[in-house]
Amino acid sequence: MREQQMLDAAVRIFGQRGYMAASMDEIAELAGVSKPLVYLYLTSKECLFTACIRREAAALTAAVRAGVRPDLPADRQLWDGLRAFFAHTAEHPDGWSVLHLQARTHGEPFAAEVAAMRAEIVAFVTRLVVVAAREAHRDPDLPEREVAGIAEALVGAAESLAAWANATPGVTARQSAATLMNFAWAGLSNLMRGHPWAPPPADS
Amino acid sequence: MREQQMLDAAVRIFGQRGYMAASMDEIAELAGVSKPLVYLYLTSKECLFTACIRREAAALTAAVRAGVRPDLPADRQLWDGLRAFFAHTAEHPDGWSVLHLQARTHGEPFAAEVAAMRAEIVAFVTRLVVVAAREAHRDPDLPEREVAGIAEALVGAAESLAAWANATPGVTARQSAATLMNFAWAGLSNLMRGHPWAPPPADS
Amino acid sequence: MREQQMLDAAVRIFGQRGYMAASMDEIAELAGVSKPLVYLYLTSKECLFTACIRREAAALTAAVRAGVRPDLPADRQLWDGLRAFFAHTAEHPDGWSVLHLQARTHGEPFAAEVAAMRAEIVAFVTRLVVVAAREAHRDPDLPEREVAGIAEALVGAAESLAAWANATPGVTARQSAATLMNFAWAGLSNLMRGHPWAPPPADS
Amino acid sequence: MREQQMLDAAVRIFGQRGYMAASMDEIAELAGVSKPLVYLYLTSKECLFTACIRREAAALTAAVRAGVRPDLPADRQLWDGLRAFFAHTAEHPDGWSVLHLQARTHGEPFAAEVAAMRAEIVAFVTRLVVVAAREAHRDPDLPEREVAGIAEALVGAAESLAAWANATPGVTARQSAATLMNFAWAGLSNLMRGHPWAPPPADS
DNA sequence: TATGAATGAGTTTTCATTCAT
DNA sequence: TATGAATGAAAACTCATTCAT
Repeated sequence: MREQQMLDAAVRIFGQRGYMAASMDEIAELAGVSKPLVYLYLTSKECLFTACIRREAAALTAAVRAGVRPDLPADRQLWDGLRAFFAHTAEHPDGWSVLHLQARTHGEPFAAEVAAMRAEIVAFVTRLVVVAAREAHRDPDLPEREVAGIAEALVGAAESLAAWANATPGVTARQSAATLMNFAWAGLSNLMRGHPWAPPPADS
Repeated sequence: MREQQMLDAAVRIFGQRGYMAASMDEIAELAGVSKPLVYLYLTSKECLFTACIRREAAALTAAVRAGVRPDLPADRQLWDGLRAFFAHTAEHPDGWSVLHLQARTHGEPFAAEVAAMRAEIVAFVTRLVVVAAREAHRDPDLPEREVAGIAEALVGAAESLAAWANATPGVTARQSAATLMNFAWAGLSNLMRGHPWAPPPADS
Repeated sequence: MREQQMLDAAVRIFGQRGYMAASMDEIAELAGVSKPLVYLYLTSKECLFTACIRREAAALTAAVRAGVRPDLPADRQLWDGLRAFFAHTAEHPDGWSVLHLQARTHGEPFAAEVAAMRAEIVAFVTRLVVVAAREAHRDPDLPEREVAGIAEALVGAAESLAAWANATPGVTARQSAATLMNFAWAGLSNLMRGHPWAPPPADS
Repeated sequence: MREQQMLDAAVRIFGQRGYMAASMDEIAELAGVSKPLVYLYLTSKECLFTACIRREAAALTAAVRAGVRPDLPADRQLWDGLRAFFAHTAEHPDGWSVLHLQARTHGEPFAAEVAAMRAEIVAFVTRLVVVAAREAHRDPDLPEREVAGIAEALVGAAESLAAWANATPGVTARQSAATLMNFAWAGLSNLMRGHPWAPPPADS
């Protein structure tokens, strides 16, 4: 459809130039249509950007979802999800730039949009952590906020690794995923087993 | 000095509006001076932004450095550094926005500036990981890229947690640091002990 | 066409205010269009000015060329050319100001543009002088630089007379041309006949 | 005196950059004084420019006057005056640029200033033409406007030659003067002898 | 007398956005 | 449905000019 061409062009331009530096002229030209048509379909620059964010967010979550089989064990689900995530971000650098950099850098309306997607992923990871605890025959007596923080950290680590892998030639999605699993899962399982890291007394 | 007022205002505006959306008019007004004066002291919007990045980067690394005592064990150093990091970013949200979001989103000259600071921090963490391995009586037979990836992930996790903590009321720097230590350090020590997470065979 | 309106306005403003003192605002207003439209058609102030210079130079040379019949004797050609020149500059004082004053006063790119036109005219006059010498059965044993200097002086005299005539009410193109022919042609023919003015000895 | 330094600097900057492109900052810096001092002595940019014009005009007329001895024959006076004129303009290119280009390009107040000087020179030349006619035992039955036009043309030719000589390396003041004398004087004397160039009938 | 510090007003230029067709 | 033509509003930057000392 005509609209998809426009979104393709917009994601490319937004991802490369940034939201503000991107010009509607350039987007229309790259899409091969006239500017008024872009406005007819997508109303305004803000709407167009929002549409880009939504589409790319949907594509990313779909890719991750498609990579995961919910009947497998939690660590395997995490491993599969991470590989799907790293593979997708590597294949769609402009889309990833829109989600990870541009959307968060230009004010509430956009940041909220991407925060929704992020929340979904964090929730998925949180569920995995809880399931893992159950699989380890341990009730998650970790306070909810602690689990949330952990999931947040894990997702943040994944996002950083994605950016790093995109910028470092020769790093594959598989390697990124393995690094993160190594780093994170072992820590998590330690946690599950009741060996948390003990902070020194508060006064220091 | 007058220049500091201007930088204060600029960090605030850049941090909230973003680099491109920030107008020199607004910055000058917030600083309580006239626009030409801003140009007299700071030459151009680019220079002003670069000066902001440098000042905030220096402040952040100084804060972390001041929080760490190099004669203590590696885990204690990491704990102290993280607390200092989370405390500083919580106290200077605009500065953190400039460094973490704005500087990375607006082209090489700025990204390079912040990449230098980040590299310094990643190197610090990498050193801690290696020292930790030594303290655990284990030679770091982890390949160099693996260590780099881990440090990258850890720093990324910290950055994400900082943003999350800034946006989630009631999360203290201490809690963020504890979450991350729990999450990361245990995983690391597992790794040190030679119990990496084993990925499933490649075909799957 | 719309572009012509803009050039008309630009020539008028540039001619009266000067290149630097002319503001794009004023030009757009006089042209009855919005400023962005001027930029759409003519790209920048420099381009606009260059376009003015080219158009006026072309118009002037065309007017002179149209006034001259190459099959007539040299003096008649000069006479006709001068009349055409004075008539055109009198009818287009702003265009003449752009060519004679503004373009030469504002840096190489513009000066070069008008120098090309001037060179064409000087070449035309030079050719007439040589032809006149041949018609007078005299080989032009005048050194080349001498001829060039004479042509230069003649063109300069014409330019000055044009400005003077523009500023002195009641002086017609015909009168200006006659004055210059009287002044110049007689001197030239004297020269041809081998009666140059003899400078006093060098020491004085 | 301090004021002379400032005028020196101003003439240089105005001559090279042009009136509008010249900045008071640059002038003050080149003069080695502070900007407020320039304003103290010379009131405003316009006044400063006017002062430059006046000084350079006075210097040029003084140089020409000093080169001429009123007791010599008219052609000798013209010859001497021209040599002085070409020598002075060659030695003071910035001053000449101010008078010949800048002052005439930036509106009435300045153009009037230089027109006064020019009128003085034209009057001097006109007087020479009249004297020459008398010396040739011929009453100047040339109409006054004709004589004025001739003087105007002669001065214009001189100005053009000066610019040309300044831009053409290797042309000396003496050569320029000789070229112009050859070109003009012979024509003039022809005129005196009652052999004007006869224009073709008006209808053509 | 001399100046460091400061600014109001104006410049060119760009861009999201909309009619008229 | 599609667009060529047009613009209102704003941004970065500069400069002649003036206080306060």
